[in-house]
Amino acid sequence: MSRVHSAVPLADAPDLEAAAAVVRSRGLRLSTSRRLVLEALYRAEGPLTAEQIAGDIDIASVYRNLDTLEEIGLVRHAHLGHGAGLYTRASVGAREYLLCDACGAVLAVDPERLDGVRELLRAEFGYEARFTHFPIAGLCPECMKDELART
Amino acid sequence: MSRVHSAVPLADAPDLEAAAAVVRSRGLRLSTSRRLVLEALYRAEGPLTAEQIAGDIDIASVYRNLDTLEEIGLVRHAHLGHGAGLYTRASVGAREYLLCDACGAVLAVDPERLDGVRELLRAEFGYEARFTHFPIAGLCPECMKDELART
DNA sequence: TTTTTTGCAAAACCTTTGCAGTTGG
DNA sequence: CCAACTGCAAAGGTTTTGCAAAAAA
Repeated sequence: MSRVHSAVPLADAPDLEAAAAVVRSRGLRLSTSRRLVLEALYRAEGPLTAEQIAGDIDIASVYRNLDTLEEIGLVRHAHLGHGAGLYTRASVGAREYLLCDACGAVLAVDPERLDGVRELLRAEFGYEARFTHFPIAGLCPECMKDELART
Repeated sequence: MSRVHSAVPLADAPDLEAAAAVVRSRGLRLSTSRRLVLEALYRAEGPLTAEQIAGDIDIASVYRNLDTLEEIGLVRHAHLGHGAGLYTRASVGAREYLLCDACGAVLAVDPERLDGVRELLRAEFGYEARFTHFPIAGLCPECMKDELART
């Protein structure tokens, strides 16, 4: 079981080639399935589940590869809601998430926009909050309205 | 699958008797296992997993009872970290949680102490944040220090 | 060749569900 | 009596693990 926090320095790999180079520079092999996992992540618009990444590759290999790739700073993952984890290439840049408990909508935001919140939490509790792995949960504006209307 | 948010009004049941009364007032039966689940929750210092509550009762009945009891406002649950859900009697009052991703420590705080954070999030995103069900994730002060020391 | 990585199968883990039988009111 | 509730057993969904075979370097 890997640590939740990426104390892992982000590997700078803007494209597939660069990612492949990082893999090899770590003494790891660029196996077929490793390459396919990377290809899926670099092709994707948004975050993917292990299952979506899998294709013909065995799901166990996918998980093992995602773990490895996360350890070397090429991949990140988040848990939004109750379902499967979601994976992205690290080079898209960090995002933090707000999840609506009622409708499931996910808002991905630039970490800067949560610096105020982070500062408040640091001052009050000494905690350094990160919403990259687990989201901020709550009600989105629409569901908030519905909630109020139902009263 | 129940909604994540307790739109459920809290039943005021400071002790077991009161809880039993609430159960009956809803036309539900106070079966042996229902009573044992309530006893476990009213005896407990902190939150419990379904397994901890179970004892001799079948785990399926425990989950079914926890669901029912949550629906009538006697129970709450939260998901802290990756493991099993944690259940408490609702009458202990709402708590919000901060979880340390590194050491797993959980800080349970009075909701008031997060009102500033909530306000900021409401202003910036229109989200009404609640950390009762899913915690604020991050690094606790100690692990933050360790993190910095390792550099 | 040697070490890493794979596929397969199985298991772990948490939770839910179907069903026939029991029990509370 | 009869609806509510139970235990049991099985399954669901996600992730991990053991192991012998395959493949990368």
